[in-house]
Amino acid sequence: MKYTRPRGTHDITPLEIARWQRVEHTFQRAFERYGYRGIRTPIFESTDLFVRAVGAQSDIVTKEMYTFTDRGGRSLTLRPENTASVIRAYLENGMHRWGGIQRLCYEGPMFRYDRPQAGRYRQFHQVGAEAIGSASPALDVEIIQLVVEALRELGFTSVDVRVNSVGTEASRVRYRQVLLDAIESRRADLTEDALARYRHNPLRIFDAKEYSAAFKEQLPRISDYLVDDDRVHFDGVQNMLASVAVPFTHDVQLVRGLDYYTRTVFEVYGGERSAQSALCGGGRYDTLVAECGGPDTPAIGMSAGLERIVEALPATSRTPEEVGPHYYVVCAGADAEARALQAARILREFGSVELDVSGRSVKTQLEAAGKKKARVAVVVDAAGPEVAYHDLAARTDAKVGFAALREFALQSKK
RNA sequence: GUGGGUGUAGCUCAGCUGGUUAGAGCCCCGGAUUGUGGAUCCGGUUGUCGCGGGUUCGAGUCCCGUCAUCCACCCCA
Repeated sequence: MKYTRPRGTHDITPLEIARWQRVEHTFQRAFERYGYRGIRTPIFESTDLFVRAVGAQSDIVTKEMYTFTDRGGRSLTLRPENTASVIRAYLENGMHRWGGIQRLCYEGPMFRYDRPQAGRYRQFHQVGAEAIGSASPALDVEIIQLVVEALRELGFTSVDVRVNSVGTEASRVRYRQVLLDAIESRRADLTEDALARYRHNPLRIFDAKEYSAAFKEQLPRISDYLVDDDRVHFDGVQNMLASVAVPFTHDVQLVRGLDYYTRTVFEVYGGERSAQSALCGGGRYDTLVAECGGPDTPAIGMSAGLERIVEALPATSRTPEEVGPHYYVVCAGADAEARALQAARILREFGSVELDVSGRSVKTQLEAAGKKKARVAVVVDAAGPEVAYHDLAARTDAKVGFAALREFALQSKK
C-alpha cells in the first residue's frame, strides 16, 4: 500500500454511512424542533482565538493543536473545538445586535493531536449547539433536554446525565483557596508533577484517576462554596431538569478541561461507562463573549462526538439492512450499452437504477442483480424490439416492448 | 508524552520448540447444472509473511530499530 491515512484519522465507507447519516439527521431534527439554526465556521482560525478562548494553559492548547504558519506568515490552527469559532462568528457578523437569544447549531470535523485510542481520533466529528444571550437556567435545561431527546431517539435507553456547577469567578476564588489548602495539606500523597499541575488548576485534581474516589471524597466540594447567585442558578437547573423529567445525577467531581466554563457543566453517557465513553459534554460560558471583545453576554453550549455515538449505537437501531437498487439494467453484449442507457433513463423516473457495464455474460449479470438485492432486472439487447423484465421480488418475468417500457414500469410500480 | 498487546492473501485467521515449493474458510473470477434471485458442484487468481537491520548453513518463526494499529494512562467528544 503506497498511501495510508494519517494516524488517528479514519474513512467512513459506504458500509457505515447509513448509520452516520442517521445520527446526523436525528440531531438535525432535534435542533430544528428546538429552534436552533445552523452555522458553519472555517475549519481553521487564528491560533490566538483558541489560545484565548480555550485557555493558554489548557491541555488542548499546550499539546494538542494542529498549528501551522501560512504563506503570509500568519499562525493558524485547525479547530480543536467549535465554540470559540462560533462566538467569533457571532461577533464578527454582528449577531449580538440581532436581538434576543441566538440559538445556533453546527456539525463538522475537529482536530486534536492526541494519541489515538478507542473512541479518540485526531480528526473527529462533532455536532453541537450554542445558545447565546441568556443566563436563565431554563436555557441550560433546554440544551440538556435536547441532547437526551436525540440520544433516546437513536435508541439509547439508559442515558446518564451528570451535572455540576463550577461557579463564576466569585465562587471559584473562594473555593480555589480552600481546595488548594486541602491539596497542600496532603502534599505527601502527591507527586511533584501533580502538585505543580494542581497548584495551577486545582479543579483538575478531580479528573486524575491516579487518586482514589475515597481520596477525592475528602476534598472540599465546589458546590459547598458557591456564592448565592451561583447557588440559585444551579438549584434552578436541577429543579427544572426534574420538572421536565430528565434524569440526572449531581456529580460533585465533574470538572471540564476548557477554561471558559462557568456555572453549569455537564456530561452525557449512553450506557456503559468506559475509558472514552462520554458521548456529549458542555456547559455555560458566561464570560467568553466579553473576553472575545463583545458585550457582556451569557451563553451555554454542548457538543457531541459522532464517532462515539455511532460506535455505541444500540444494536437494535443500527439499520444494517442494505437497500439495493430498484432496477438493475443488464446489457446483453457491449453493443447494447447505448440502448441500456436509454432504458435506464426511463426507469430512473420510477426508482434507482444500477447499470451493469461489466461486459460479463447475461447470466452472471443476472446473478449480480440478485446479489445486489435489486427488485427488478431488465435485460436489454442491441437491437431487439423488446426487453426482458424480471421482477425478482415477485418472481415474474415479462417481455416488454421497448416503447412500452415507461408505461409498464408505471403500472408495475402501482 | 508514558506503558502493554498485535502486524501472514481483499476479509477472518492457522503456521508446533527456526528447516526445503506459506495454508484454510469467506470474498472475487471462470465454467457446469438449475426456465436466471445472493443456491449447488467443479476449477482458478491473489501474498516483497508491515518496513529496515542483525543472529544463523537456513528466519514468517529469534534479537534490535522503525512504522502502523489496538488497549490503558493522560486528556476529552
